[in-house]
Amino acid sequence: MPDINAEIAQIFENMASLLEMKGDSVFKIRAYQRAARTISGLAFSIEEAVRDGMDLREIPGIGKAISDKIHELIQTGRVGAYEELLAEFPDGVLTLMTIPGVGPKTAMRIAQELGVTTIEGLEKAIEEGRLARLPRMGEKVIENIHRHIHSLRTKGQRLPIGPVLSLAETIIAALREKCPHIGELCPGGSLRRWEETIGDIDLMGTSPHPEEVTHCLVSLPMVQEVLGHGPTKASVVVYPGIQVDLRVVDADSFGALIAHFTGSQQHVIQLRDYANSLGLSLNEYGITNLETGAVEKFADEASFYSRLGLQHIPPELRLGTWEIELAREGQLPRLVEEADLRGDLHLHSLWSDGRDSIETMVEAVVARGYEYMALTDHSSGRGIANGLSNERLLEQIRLLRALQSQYPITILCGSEVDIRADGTLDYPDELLAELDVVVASVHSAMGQDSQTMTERIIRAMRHPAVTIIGHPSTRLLGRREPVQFDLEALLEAARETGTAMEINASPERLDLKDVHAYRAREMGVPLAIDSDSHHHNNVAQMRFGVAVARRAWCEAGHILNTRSREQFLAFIRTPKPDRIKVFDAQAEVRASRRARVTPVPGSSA
DNA sequence: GCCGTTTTCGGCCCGACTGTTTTCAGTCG
Repeated sequence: MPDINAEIAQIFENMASLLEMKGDSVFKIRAYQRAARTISGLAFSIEEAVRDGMDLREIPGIGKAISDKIHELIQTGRVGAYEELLAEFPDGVLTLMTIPGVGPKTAMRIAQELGVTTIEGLEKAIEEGRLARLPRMGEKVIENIHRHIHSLRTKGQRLPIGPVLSLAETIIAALREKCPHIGELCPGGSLRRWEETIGDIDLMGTSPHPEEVTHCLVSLPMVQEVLGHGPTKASVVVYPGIQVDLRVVDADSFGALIAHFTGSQQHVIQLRDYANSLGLSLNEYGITNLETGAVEKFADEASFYSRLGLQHIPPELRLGTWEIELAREGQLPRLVEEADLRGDLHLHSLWSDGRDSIETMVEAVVARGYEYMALTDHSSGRGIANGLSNERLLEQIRLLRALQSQYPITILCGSEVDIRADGTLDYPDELLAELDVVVASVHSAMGQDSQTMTERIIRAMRHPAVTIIGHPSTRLLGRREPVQFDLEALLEAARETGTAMEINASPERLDLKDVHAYRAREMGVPLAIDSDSHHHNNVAQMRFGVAVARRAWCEAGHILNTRSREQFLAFIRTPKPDRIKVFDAQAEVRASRRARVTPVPGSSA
């Protein structure tokens, strides 16, 4: 989610909380919450959309009043109505609500009746016994609040998807081993939507003996704490402090269950609104006919959506924006899939900082069924990564040309070349001209200001040898912040020079990230999904990169390495300014802005 | 505050769980 969207969403979420404290209309409160959550799910920057002249009322849940407030925020940096509302309450009352289990009502009572508006103050009030004097504040409630204050301090934030997915897969394997009766068992929630960070693991399963499965979960050795344990549902905390929620139903309800627990809250609410308009009511067990009371069950998700007259909506798109509208019209894009990829353009070997020989890496790529690959060891400037000197690069090129005859795949000579601080490249031009594929990446001087960094990367794009900009933001999820740059300027330059932008599939990077890739797609910039493998096992990382592209509403046509070998060779053999024409001509799907501007029926386009 | 293939007024998603209650409010997803 773009930062400005997060800011806007937070303001509306806060307004909803404050209105709830005031006892305002629940429907007004819901409207603000709905707007906040829809904005959180948008893949594009609201600020940019406003600059482009978009009418925000095209966004479901945003009408005149909320649209006006967004314009006010963008123009003045403030929202008057929010500030007036804030002024009616003690400072800091909203911070109490960051404690799980403390909602608007509780926060208000604590602030009003105890004069406490900080978490530290609340902790003190608990220890001094003042909280216990409030009505409906029993021992258990207070104990819960106290525990959650403690866990706020010790528990981590959301974790990057890579390790969480591995953990989920480990848990699934362990459950399957212990419980032979399990039928379906898979992740739901943000994990199934491939969000880049995950708050907790939702698992959905089927079994003729559900209680057996929930029992297996709570008795796994990795479980640190059991939060709840019933016959069809269990919640536990596993190492390293991540919550796992498991729901198990009969096989014939699985479609409704997984549909219910995959979409964002906003998606699910919209789905139910829509179902109501058809005279139907949805829950996690099936679809109820409101007139007759008859319940239909669905063993799989496709038949569930189909019963509602909808295309099957890919999990990555279930964020409550336009996906239901488009599914109704049969207009959902056919998102890129792993099977569409024909090549991997960013791989390392033992020659630089990879862990496997060139042969092992080639074989791993061959096993993926690809038609071409580029070996891209580091350039000389990466001393720490054992970067290749000019001589070693020439030697590697000779070796690769010789190896070619032994493999059924086109092996392209490449390099991941450092973009130096001034935007020049790390090899002389005549050496770069020998290469088929150049991935140019920033690995140093990451603290440059936005203008310097933007000019630096654009200078690299203007080099005739540069094919792809590697991991453009250089971020490491949860460990290193992205560099500063002007995304619009970079994407314009990429389009103008015919340079591809990488979606680096390493789960540590996911770079470009989804919203940046979304904008790149809109602007017609070629995107390359690369594994950036340093080990033969890493070639399987592609699934993370494909997920980023899917979250960016990309179809195969938007992705450079879905091109056939012949098409890709035609692309790289065309001199750069004209490459973009080749890319466009090869695209089965022209870059479109449909995902953003598709109007709801009846409104003007 | 938003919204409309009955509607510009009169509706507005659904269920589980918890703890504190003698019938339900608050919170969560």
